[in-house]
This record gives sequence, structure tokens and C-alpha cells, in this order.
Amino acid sequence: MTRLNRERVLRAAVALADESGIESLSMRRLAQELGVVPMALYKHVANKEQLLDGMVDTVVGEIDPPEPGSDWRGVVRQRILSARRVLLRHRWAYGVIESRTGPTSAVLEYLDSMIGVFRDGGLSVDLTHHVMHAMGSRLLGFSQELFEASGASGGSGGAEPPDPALAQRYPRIAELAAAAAHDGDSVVGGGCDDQFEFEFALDLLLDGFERLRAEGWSPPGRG
Amino acid sequence: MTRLNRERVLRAAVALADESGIESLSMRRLAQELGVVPMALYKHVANKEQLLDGMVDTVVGEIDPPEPGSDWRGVVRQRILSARRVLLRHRWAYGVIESRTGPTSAVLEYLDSMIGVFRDGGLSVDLTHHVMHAMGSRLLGFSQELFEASGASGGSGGAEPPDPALAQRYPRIAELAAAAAHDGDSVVGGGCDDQFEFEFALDLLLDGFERLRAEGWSPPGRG
DNA sequence: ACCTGAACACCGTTCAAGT
DNA sequence: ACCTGAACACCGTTCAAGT
Repeated sequence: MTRLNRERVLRAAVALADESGIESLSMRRLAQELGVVPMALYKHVANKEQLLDGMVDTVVGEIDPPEPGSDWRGVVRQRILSARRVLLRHRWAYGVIESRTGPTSAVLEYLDSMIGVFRDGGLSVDLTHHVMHAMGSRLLGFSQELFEASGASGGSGGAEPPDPALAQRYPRIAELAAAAAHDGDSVVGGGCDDQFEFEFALDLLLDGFERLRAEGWSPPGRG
Repeated sequence: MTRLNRERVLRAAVALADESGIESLSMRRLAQELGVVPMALYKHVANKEQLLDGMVDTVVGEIDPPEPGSDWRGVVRQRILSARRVLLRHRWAYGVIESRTGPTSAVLEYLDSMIGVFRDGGLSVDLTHHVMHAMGSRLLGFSQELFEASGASGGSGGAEPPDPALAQRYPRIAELAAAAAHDGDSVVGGGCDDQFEFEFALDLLLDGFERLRAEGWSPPGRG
């Protein structure tokens, strides 16, 4: 039973969230996992918020650094897809990062380096600024879909057969779902190729940015 | 003291979340607000999850219907900006909608009608499908920014003066923040014109979709 | 049919005490 | 310096009882 320290606490918290979901991560449960009384944790993290901050830094630190390349779009693309792979390994990270009131230092470092790629690619400070906002959480590989995933027909969740009553109430959704039914059925989400959808939107945005850069975009007048 | 019913429960819940924030919305607190014992609520909503579903439907029902116009982009734009105004009145709705495992019926209705606008605008079923994914939660007016808002310098939150040590650690962020400092200072978020950023990204996406439509985009081969 | 009371199994966190 | 025990003020929800 080695001594507790901040790193052991954070690693155990990440492992617990990975295995049992973020909703199972309580100070009490984490302490139990570490064979310690709940209050022992408070010597190493100030409170639960700071624990979550530390978990975010741990995860964001797993993202590959940018691999320099000729095309700024390629560099951005590769790094965001790396972030996406990391975040898919830690599915709880999505909600936790969004719930932070401010960015942690690892996130700031990540954003700073991403800005550098855009700037080095020739985007102006102003354009880069709006680009960073437009990318939003997609910079970290988040899909920004309306719902986390999977079966959505009636509410009971899971993969149900397509409901003809729902198809009548929502005919446009049904048409899309029918066309998208590569594997499985879905309203919006399940049965779709998440990776394809992610890259479709990502490339659309990057191409749009590149077009604006090439056109010499500048902000609308301030008066 | 009139009889309790589902609608009164939902309206009180929305009002409580609007005023005190979603974190204050507990079954016990809501019951207290209604002058009733906690268990009385369970006759009108099955549990807290269903209460949240009902609140989402209430809010999504406030979005204006689409105003038919000549240009599909204009119709989509106007309706999404209406959704955004609604969601800004109920800031808790963002997190609650994203936390639902499946869409509520009001959301399905909204999505169905949005799909109709794209299809009537001449987008193919396949393109509309990917467009819906690419829009994601932006369809409901969400910004999809990395952090909810405001001061982000070091972690203590609030509007601090720009920290020279941080500027040295994150020089690219500092450069952007300096350029963006219309009113107030910010790392990414505070001091920026949220409405401008939202419309910038929205229009970039809509223009991209229109370009693909005009080019007769079709999905890549399946083999 | 609707509301109540007491209870169960949880939370995060403070405070005073131990070693 | 680090860990513990007991307590406080909360949760959502079940179950049996009241009217």
C-alpha cells in the first residue's frame, strides 16, 4: 500500500471513469477504490472540481503534438483526429471538459499550439480568432452532435426496429434514417458512420477557412 | 392552492432553473417551491429524468416555426437564430438537452421540419443527412464553444486583468485575446461578440452546404 | 386518485482528532 | 505531514400509509 499522491489519485479517477462511467465517480467511491477513507483524498485535490480539472489535463496530455507538414489543413486535421481518438478512449471527457468554467493549463497549451498552426498557415489574427470560435469543441475532436449516440426511436433506448407510427409522425427523419441505414437503424445517430460524419464537417470547415484566407478575408467595418 | 398537474410541475421546474440555475433544481427543492412534499411530484413525472425531458419539450416548443422564404439558407438561418434566442433565455437547456440519451418529441418535430427545409431547398437525401450531422447541436442555436463563457485566465474565474505571465506561456492566445479585446479581456470567450461568432460559423457552414448542393455532391463510393 | 412520512442508500465537505 | 471518524446538510427514490 504505497503512499497516496496527486498523480495516483488522478490516474485512479481516470481509470474509474473509463471503466464505470463518470456518474460512478464520487469522492467516496474513488477513495474506496484506492483503499482509503474519503477524506484522505482532500490532501491531494482541493475538492471534486479540482479533481475533474486534473483528469482533463491527464487526458488532454495524451493528444499527439502537431506533426509539421506542408499544408496547414493537413496538420490541423491530423491533430484533431488524434484528439478525437483520445477522447473516444475517455468518453466521459466530453461532458467534463464542457462543464469546466475555465480551461485547464493542458487545454490552454493545446489551443495555443493550434492557433500557431493557423497563423503559420497564413491566416490573419482576426480570421484565426473567428476560426477558433467556429471550431469550438471540435478542436478537441468532439462531434457536437445533438445526442451522445445510438438508438433514439421512442425513448426506451437501444436498437429497436423502425417504428411505422414514428415514421408517419416524422416522415423526413424516416426518409433520412432509411437512406442512412448502412448498418442498423437510427433516427439521428445510430447506424451512421460517426467517423465519416466527423470528417465531413471538419473538412467542410477547413475548406471554408482556406477559402476565406485565399480571398484575403478581413473583419466587417466596426462603425 | 390548486391541484398539482404535470404542466404546473414543468412550468415551475423551468422557472426554477431559469432563476436559480439547473444545479439548484432538485426534486426536493422543486417540491418545496410548489408547497408540496417531494413524493407528490412522482404522481406527475415518473422520475427526474422524465422531468428534464418535459422541461426540454417546454423550451423547444418556444422556438418559432419556419417562416417560408425564397432562399433555403435564409429560412434555416432565421429559425436557428430564433432557437438561439430561446436557448439564451434558458441557459440551462444546453446541458440538459445534451445529457438526454434520446431526443424528446418536440426535438424530433423540430428536426423533422428542419430536414424539410433542406430537402425543399434542393439538397439530396444523402447531403441533407450529412448536413444534419455537421450542424449538430448548432441546429438548436448552441454555440458549441469549448467553455460556457467568460473570464478564463488562471482558474479563479471572473474578469481579471490580462496576466503577463500567462501571455508569455501562451503567446498565441495572448495575441488573439489582444486583437479581440473589443470590450474586456479574454482568453477564448469573454470579451468576444458571441452573436457575431455564432453567425460567422453558421454562415460558413450554410455557404459550404449550398456550394456542395450546387456542385451536385454525392456520397463517396461504398466499395 | 392524489398526497404524506419515514426510511434507505447515497452525495461533497467541514472539523477535530489521531499518528 | 498525512490519514481517520463522526457529523452536517444535502440527494433521488421506494414503500406503506393516510385521506
